[in-house]
Amino acid sequence: MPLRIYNTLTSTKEEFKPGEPGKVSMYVCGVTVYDNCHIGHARANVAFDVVYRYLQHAGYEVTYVRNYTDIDDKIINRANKEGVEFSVISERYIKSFDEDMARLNLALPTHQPKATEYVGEIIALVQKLIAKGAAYPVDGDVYFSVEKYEPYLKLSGRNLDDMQAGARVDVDERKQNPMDFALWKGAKPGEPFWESPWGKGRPGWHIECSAMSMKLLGETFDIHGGGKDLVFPHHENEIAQSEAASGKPFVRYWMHNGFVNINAEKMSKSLGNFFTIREILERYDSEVLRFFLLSAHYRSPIDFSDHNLADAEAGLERIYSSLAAARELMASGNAVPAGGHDADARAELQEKTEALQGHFCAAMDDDFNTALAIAHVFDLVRAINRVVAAKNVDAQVVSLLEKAGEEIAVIAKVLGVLDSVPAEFLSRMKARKSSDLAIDAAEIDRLVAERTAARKARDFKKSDEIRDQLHAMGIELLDSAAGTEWRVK
RNA sequence: GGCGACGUCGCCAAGUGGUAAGGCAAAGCUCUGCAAAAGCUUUAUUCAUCGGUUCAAAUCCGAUCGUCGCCUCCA
Repeated sequence: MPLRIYNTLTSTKEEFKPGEPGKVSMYVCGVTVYDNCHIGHARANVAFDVVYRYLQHAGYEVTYVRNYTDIDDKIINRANKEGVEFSVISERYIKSFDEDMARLNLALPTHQPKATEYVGEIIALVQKLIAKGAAYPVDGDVYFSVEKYEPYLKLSGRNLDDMQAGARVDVDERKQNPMDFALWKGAKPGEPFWESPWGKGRPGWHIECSAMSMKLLGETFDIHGGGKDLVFPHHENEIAQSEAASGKPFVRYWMHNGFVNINAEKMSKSLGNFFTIREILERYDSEVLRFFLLSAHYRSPIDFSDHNLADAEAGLERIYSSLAAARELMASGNAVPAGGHDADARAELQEKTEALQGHFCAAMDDDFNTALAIAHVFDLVRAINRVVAAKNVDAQVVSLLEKAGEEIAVIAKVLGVLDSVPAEFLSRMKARKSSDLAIDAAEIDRLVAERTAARKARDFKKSDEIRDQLHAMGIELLDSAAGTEWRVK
């Protein structure tokens, strides 16, 4: 089955055909580095990380470019507020972004260009647009003339007249059309600047992406991604600039991820209802966050809440518990003779294992349906659990469980979750949960030992009292043949 | 006002013409001194509402209600 991608340009799912067979060129709008990233940034970057990984998994040679916008009004404002150079701000938050992305297990893109490193290309592009009559300089600024690019607004499906009728922006009299946008901004006193044919200034917001993508990927490339909120004006303007300059189609497939919501409302800096990635990672494991983000389709809105994160955590634990139990059973050796009464479970496990990659690829081929892909993993988990529950170890069971584990590992590599050692993930969760307890581990161990002694003496009244006491503090006791373990509820 | 998206079990969430995936929660069972944990099993004749098209619709069309997004910086 061929890969199909939802293309914002046509509002339909289309079969994916790269410009050059076997190769994919892809550009994703990164962040403006003026503050720590929030969960919305995490979602966008995780979504396209999975696109990147899956394309590679599907056999493509992928060139993936993700930029840093490191010069911008917000960066300058913050620098002024702190009384430092703008580069101090941009470098600080580039580092912060890189750390966050690493914690979320993102693969490194092929190129991570910075706008400030492409000022030469940007100036050349602006000159080309002026030469073609698509742009005009005014008082040290340069504007793109939207009327000179006839298909303007083809991505967002609007028309210029309606836009202007509802425009909430102040009209700048120097613009030929109120919708014209800045390619180059003249520097005000005290602002950082680069020399240009129009005087001292800096790039406008949109032009950098055109300059960097065309330099690194060519004038036409395969995939351009970003959040839904970038459709207008950012991507619309990128198309206008790029196509007016090159005379060629800019991008084949436009992909846009949905928002992260808080109580059904968009999470954003301007609304102030956002959580940074760092804040969330203090409370949840990074793998849990990533798993949560992949549990919905990338174009759907996803509601961020403690409840939903806890659900995701429980789901991930279910998978890892199953994997850990399977490993434990395999490690226990072939001590238990085959009974044969679990033949159905074995057959099911074999069937699900063999079907997994096919199901996974079908889900991912359908516009990267990670939610469905994960559901298939859960299907296999149930089959594993059935076999493990039979506790009937022989060579066939070991081989089946090994194979199932290998198949999950292949998927884990694409999704960037489930690639921890099961026992390590589980103990990570335990450590995280026990870190904010009112009682320390040694004290718990002492009480557990006391209870074990009481149980041995068949003093169940006392042993139950200890259990209730620990329970009241949020500690759960797990009795088994091997002894008593505890964990945090 | 213009453009667009969405409304599927208590919660999360796939499914976009062929008769409702998966997870969480819940219930029953196994296990247990009893529990807990874990595992297994079960859980939507129905997809916001009302009409229409079709042999067949959650899926297509129309209307209504509700929620949200873009139109200003935003992933």
